[in-house]
Amino acid sequence: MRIGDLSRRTGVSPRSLRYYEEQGLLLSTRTPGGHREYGEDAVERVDRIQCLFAAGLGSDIVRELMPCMYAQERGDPAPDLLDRLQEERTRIDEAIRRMERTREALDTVIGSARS
Amino acid sequence: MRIGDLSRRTGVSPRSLRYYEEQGLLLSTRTPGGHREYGEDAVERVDRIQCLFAAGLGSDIVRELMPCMYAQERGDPAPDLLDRLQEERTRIDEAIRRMERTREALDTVIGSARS
DNA sequence: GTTGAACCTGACATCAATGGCAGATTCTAC
DNA sequence: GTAGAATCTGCCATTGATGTCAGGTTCAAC
Repeated sequence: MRIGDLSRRTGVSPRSLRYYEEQGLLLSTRTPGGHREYGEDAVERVDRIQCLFAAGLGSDIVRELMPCMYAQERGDPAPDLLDRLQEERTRIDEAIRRMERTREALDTVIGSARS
Repeated sequence: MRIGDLSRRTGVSPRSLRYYEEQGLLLSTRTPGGHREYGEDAVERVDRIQCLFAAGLGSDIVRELMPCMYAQERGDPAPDLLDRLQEERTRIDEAIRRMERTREALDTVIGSARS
């Protein structure tokens, strides 16, 4: 599948897909002419990348993390990566709680106006 | 209370507190010499602002929203603000779900390494 | 008053993902 | 082979909250 197809199927711009590759997050083979070619699994990978970005992780940690999320790639997380993942997990946890409280606050405002 | 005290009590830098004021999110009185003076309620306001920022809301909407979160200020949300709040609520909802899934994925990686 | 800490304004830098453009090349279908 | 769509690389811009620095003023305590 070419970059345009992957873009349509993931909702992620070609520009970003190239950026993911540049950052070492997403691989592609190339046609003889140099165009990127993706396998079916790329769709899921892109989705994962987006989720991790949305959770506030940066390219660096995503790059190390991705191989660990696919059994066949057998990336065992290095010990210091594990530490950082723990930190991120804690941060995400707190972010979720914060957003839940914020959502409640929004609901209060929205609800009080519906009267 | 002065800006340094507010900064220490909220964990938000003086730079950001001034930015909040510049954006119309946080009021202050001034001493005769021009130094900012805050009331006790500023602590909670700053915390709210931080939560809203953390949830992905921007200055513009926070500015309109803040008055609606304090009963005594009797800001009734304008109808079109209400629409945007609904959108934000939906977005936050999805963001939370996404982060929960991401958290699970992290747990899987972390857990599988603890073996 | 004097001194040192705290504060003021204003300007410029940063970060990270993404957008956009230009000019050149490749692919696909006829 | 040719036309038009898609893709390539490379570069610069954007966004929005925050960091940082400089030069000057105010505050609080002695």
